[in-house]
Amino acid sequence: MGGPRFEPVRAVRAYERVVEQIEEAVESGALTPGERLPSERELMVQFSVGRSTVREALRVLQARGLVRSRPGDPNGAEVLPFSPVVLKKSMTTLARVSELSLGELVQFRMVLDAAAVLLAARLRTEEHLAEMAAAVDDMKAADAAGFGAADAAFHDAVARAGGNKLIQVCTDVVRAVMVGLVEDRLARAPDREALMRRSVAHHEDVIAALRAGDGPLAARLTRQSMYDYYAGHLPAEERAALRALLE
Amino acid sequence: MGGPRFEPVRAVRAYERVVEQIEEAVESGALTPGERLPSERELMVQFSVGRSTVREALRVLQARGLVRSRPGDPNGAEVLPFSPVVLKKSMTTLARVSELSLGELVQFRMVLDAAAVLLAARLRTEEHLAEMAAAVDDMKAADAAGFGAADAAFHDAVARAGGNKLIQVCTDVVRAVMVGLVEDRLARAPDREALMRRSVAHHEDVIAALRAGDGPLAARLTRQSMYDYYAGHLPAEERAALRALLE
DNA sequence: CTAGTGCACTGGTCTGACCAGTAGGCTACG
DNA sequence: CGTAGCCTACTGGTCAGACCAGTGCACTAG
Repeated sequence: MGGPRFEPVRAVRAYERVVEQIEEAVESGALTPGERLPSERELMVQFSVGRSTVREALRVLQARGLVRSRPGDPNGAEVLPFSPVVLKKSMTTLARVSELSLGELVQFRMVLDAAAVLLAARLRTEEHLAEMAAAVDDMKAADAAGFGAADAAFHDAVARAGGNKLIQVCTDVVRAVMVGLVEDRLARAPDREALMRRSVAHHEDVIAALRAGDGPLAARLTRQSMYDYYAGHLPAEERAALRALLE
Repeated sequence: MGGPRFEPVRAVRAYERVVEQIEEAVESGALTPGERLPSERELMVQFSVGRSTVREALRVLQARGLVRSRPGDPNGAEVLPFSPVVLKKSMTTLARVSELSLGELVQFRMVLDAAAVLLAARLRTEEHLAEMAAAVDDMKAADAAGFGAADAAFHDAVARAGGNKLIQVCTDVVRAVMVGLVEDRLARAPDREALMRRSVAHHEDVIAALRAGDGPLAARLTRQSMYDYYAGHLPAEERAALRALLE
């Protein structure tokens, strides 16, 4: 128990070494989005590995959203800018295998969107407010399909105004997951028209509160709006859990 | 604009078809964690593809955290239970390439942990409270290394008590990312001892509030505790953004 | 009955080959 | 001289076959 503490050596596979090096280059900024990797045949020379190893490494990098390759492209794989699709993917998986309930998702957004709006009350600019107003106008004019997109634009503007990129990405991801889970149910809701009108009114109230700089009010409105919109699709006990957030 | 809207056909590669089928089997529950996939040579027969195609598909599934394969294992790849490592990975990438500041991460946790504690005030059981108390005891007794682990255990107990798995996972992930970013800086902090003692005291206050069922108080304490612990490592303007959450 | 050995299989890697597709230069035609 | 079309030299996607080191299990020798 006193000797040197040897760490268990895990067999590190060749393709992992390749992944590490390229990943490091991308995340450190040595490779910027839009740049191209060398071709697979060139990479196998540089790394001194077989092409299958290079290809498996590229598959992993592609699965992580760092790189994209296109057949026939005379340049190599393209370095991508960060996009939350991988986050969305893994969160969708979480939702499916961990059986996340719709209630948990709504609860999560009630928390995060309220926080975003609270921060936005301090940091919002006129441009942000204009974006939100434009999104609400779109919501009024839109059909059922466009409504969700306009709503997403509104909340994205709020999140950007709040200034926290992590909150912005997370709310966006969770909204996408929710849409994937319940869009059909929402579309068939008998009171959909009324819900949409009510939602629009709530959003306008939020804008007014933001303009007035009243963060707590805007946060309350946001939570209430979210609750009203989804409560009808939730079992009673989940509704109760959500009401815990409504003060 | 009136004709049939043809969708652009994306060339779907063979390995993607393999990924889809296996992924569907896992997420639908047809394959449960612990079960084994057939061997690669068996899969290439079942899917009528070459082994490299099978292997690339497995690499993708492995990158998504759904399976794991071990050399020499007479059984095939193992189906894994969901774990947030993939979420952690992509969020770490987000932090690096999007240059998430420490302040944004702290802010995020202030929001989510406060929400968790608010929910926990309603749903906590005696077992949960006992776990939290045990974690705080560990924090008192622990050295610098163990402190973080005990703190994590405390917050995990709170998050579980809150009953929202998504909040639980996200706080856990963000904490891990933060640790990766600032653990060295925290370890070298001159007032580390004092911070730790203060943190312990705050945690005990949170437990008391939870026992009393006072959610709003517990939430305030949580936000304050988080702020006090990290504020010293933040530039002034980020500190100001955090104070916006302290009422 | 146990300790030890071997075998049959696994995943990891490499080589070499072929295909379909792309981009860009080249050619031939207008 | 300009341009339309072809040609070639690449690309990534896929397959086949081979070898290696490692594993688990059945079998065997003690």
